Formats: sequence, structure tokens, C-alpha cells
Amino acid sequence: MAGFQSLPGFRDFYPEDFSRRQHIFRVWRQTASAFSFQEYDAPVLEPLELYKTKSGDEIEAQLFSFTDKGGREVSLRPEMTPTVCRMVGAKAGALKRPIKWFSIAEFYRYERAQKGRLRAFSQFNADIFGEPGPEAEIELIALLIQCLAGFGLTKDDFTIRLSDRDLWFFYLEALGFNDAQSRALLTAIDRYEKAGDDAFKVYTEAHGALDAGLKEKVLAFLKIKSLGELEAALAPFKSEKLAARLADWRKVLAGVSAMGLGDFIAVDLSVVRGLAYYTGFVFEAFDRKGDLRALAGGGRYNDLVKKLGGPDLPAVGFAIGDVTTGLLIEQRGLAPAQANAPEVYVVIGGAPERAAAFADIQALRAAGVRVEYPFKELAFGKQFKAASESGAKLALIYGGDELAKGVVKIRDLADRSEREVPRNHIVASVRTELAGG
RNA sequence: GCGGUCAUAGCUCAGUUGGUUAGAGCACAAGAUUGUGAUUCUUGGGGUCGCGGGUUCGAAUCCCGUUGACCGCCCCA
Repeated sequence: MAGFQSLPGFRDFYPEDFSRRQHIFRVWRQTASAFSFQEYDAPVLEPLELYKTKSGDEIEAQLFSFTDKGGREVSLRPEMTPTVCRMVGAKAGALKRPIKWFSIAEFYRYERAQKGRLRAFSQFNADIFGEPGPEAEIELIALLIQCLAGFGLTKDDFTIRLSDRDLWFFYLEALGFNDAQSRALLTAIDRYEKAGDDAFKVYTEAHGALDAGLKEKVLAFLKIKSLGELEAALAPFKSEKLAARLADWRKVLAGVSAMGLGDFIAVDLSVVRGLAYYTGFVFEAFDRKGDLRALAGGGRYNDLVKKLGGPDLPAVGFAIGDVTTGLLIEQRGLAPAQANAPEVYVVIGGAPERAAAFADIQALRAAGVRVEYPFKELAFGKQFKAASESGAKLALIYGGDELAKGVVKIRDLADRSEREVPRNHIVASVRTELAGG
């Protein structure tokens, strides 16, 4: 056993693990491109103050933060949102709207590792800046769905729960709660699913007993699971704010349905995300079977760019983690097999044939074909075994008989058929064969 | 930060009330097999039993500490 281990919550990516993660990244990147999002990246190390400004001083306990040799207080990035807000904020005037950006990056949090939660993990982040209307939510929710459906996951595997922090605030205001009371109630609502009635303790300790009738209304609102129920619940109120929120809800749900993704989305007002910086719609993606933690989460954060020193710029965004996504893909048997297997395995008769084989191997590789061959001289039987185990589709046979005739034998390793092709056409012949011939 | 379970080969694990040189399957490597692959057989490499200390004539086994993994709580950007 080696004297050193990786740090807790950090992972080594052996080739098999790496290719699993690459598959996840590939799907995310292709999907984001299809939605016409632009990729960016940023520093792994940022000023500690950036995260304290966004999340408060308490966040430091959960950061990989330290003082650098120049005396600067710094932190490994725990998330992308503050960074991307800074980047967009700095050049907001020069960027074409809508600003649709994504990134795939590794993040670091000083927390106790658990299933689906590590200290170093990767996330796909997608954000839209400069669009105040629900069109941005439609675009992002569709992207989120496709980022999971792209693995072969279906509406039976995951669901998007949609909620709305502003709607909650306006509703609680209409019921007569003040701002501080509403905030305490949202905390209770966030924990209600897990803690039940105990969730209201924080509220009652700070603001006194909660009127039974009002509590019932809050709980009824929390249990709303459809647009129809929401409309009915809001009907008695004559609030313009509530009417405007309802109009946005109709647009989002209609837009997502028109894309054929309506089955993936569920109205669920019990999701409020405990994060104070969200200002409107919030949404989370969950494993349907419920034995994994959240797959993805996001929402609208219209005040954050300004808070971090930029212009007043509306924004919506979400993030998906690689850890939980990987677990779900694994559980559903959707992991790809041998993603980077060679396409061609070259079987070489002996030393005299090696030079000819090398010339063609290099020509094929330069043409982009994935080619493998044995380093040492081996019996034909062993080479065919190795070819088969490599996962290659084709074997090219460079034997004395073939080279004397100026040909190469191509063997299809799946159906075991063979044919001879002229050596000077080898690249074109292999391409045709790989294309399905 | 708190509580629980666990740690033996690359992987999955066995290992008696403490007793000689710590085992199996899989995986890996070589040979049987000098022009055709999934079988079979033979052989081989690989472990200071997570690490440190203690008890004992003797520790993988018992005790203490420590590190790590997993599960739950807190938190979850």
C-alpha cells in the first residue's frame, strides 16, 4: 500500500473513472452548445471577500480558504455564481443580450463527505443575464432537462420541481405577515418536508405563536401541486404583484410544455431553497426514486450582480453536479462501455513486417483513426486475443504473405469476416469499413 | 462540528477460544499454442492484515489512540 492517500473527499480519476466523467462532460457540453450557450472559464482561486459578500461571513467555515504568501485572504472556489457575476458585471455594457453562458469546472468545499457530496466535485453551470422575463426560465429549464435527458434518463428517472420565492413573499404579505416574519416562515417551509411541525419552531421563538388559521393557509399553499390549484388559491386576493407572478407562471409552464417537456416539470411550492439571494423562480431536479440528493438546483437572482459591484442586471442560473449525476447514470445502467477503445488493432507477423505496419499505423493515426498494436512480437493467436479484448472493431493483418502481394487483410472482429485491400488504399479502406461497410 | 458502522492482495471477501511460512475467486503476467480471438490446463508476480502504541511466550484476532471510507445530524451556494 502506498504511503500517501488522496485527501478526504478528493478523488483519483483512473482511466475508467476519467472516461465516465468525460462522458458526463461531453453530454453537458454538446447540450449547452445545442442551446447556443457560450463556454467560459475562470480562476480556481478567488479573493475570500467575493464569497463573504455573496453569502455572509459564516460561509468561511465551509471554504478551502487561506492566506497566501502575499498576505491576501483567498479561497478555492466553492461555486461559480459570484465569479460569473463579476465577469459579466465587468463587461456588461459590451455583451450582446441575452447573455447565455455555461462552464464545466471543479469546485472545492470544506465539508464532511457523504454519498453524493465530496470536497472536490465538478459542476455544469448555466446562466442567462439581462433577461428579466420568464423567457429566461423557459430556456434554462429546457436546458436543464436536456442536460439530464441527454444521458438517456427519462421523466420516470427525474423531475424538475418549480417554485417561486417572490410568490411566497407576496402571498405571505397578502396574508398580513411582515418581511421578517415572512423570512422566518420561508425557512420553516424549506424544512417542513423533513422536520414536519418542528420546522415552525424558529418562527414561533422569534415572532410568537402562529395563528392557527394562517398556518393552515400556509400549509395548504405549500402543498399546491398544479397551476389550477395555484390559481384557485390566489383568486381571493386582489394583489397586482400576485397577478403578475401568476402570469409569469402561466408563461413558464406553457413554454416548457410547448417544447414537449411538460412531463418533466412539477409545480411544488415546498421547494424554496434556503438561499436568501434568490428573488423569483427557483427549481431543483430530483431523482424520482428519491434515494439520491438533489441532482441540480437553480433560480433567479436579480440582485446579485449589483451586490457584487456590477450594474443592475437580472440573472437566472442553475448548476448540476457530476457526483450525483454519475451515481444516477450508474444506477440506471446508462454508463457507456469502452468509450475510448481503439477502432483498429494492427496484427504484425514479425520483424520484417513491422516497418510496413508502422508506416500505415502512422498514416491512419494522422487521419484520426484510433489505432493500437502490440509493442512486442507475439504469436498470431495472442495478437487476435489482444485485438478482441481491446474493443477494436477491425484487425489489420500485416503478414509476410499479404505484404508480398501488396495487400493488407482487414478482419471484422465482430463477424470474423476477412477481405484483402491494396496497401496504398489502406486509409480509405479502413474509413469505409469503420463507417459501416 | 456531533453520533453510528467499518478497514485483510488491484477488486469481492474467508481467516476457529490469540498459536508455525495469512488464503480463495476474479483481475494481471508467462507457458501449453511459430498464421487467426471469448474455453481449458499449468505456472508466476502481488499483502509489514490502514497507521501508531499497548497487553502477551506469541496479535490480522484483545485494548487504546489515530487516519480514512460509508451512514445519519448540521449545512447544502
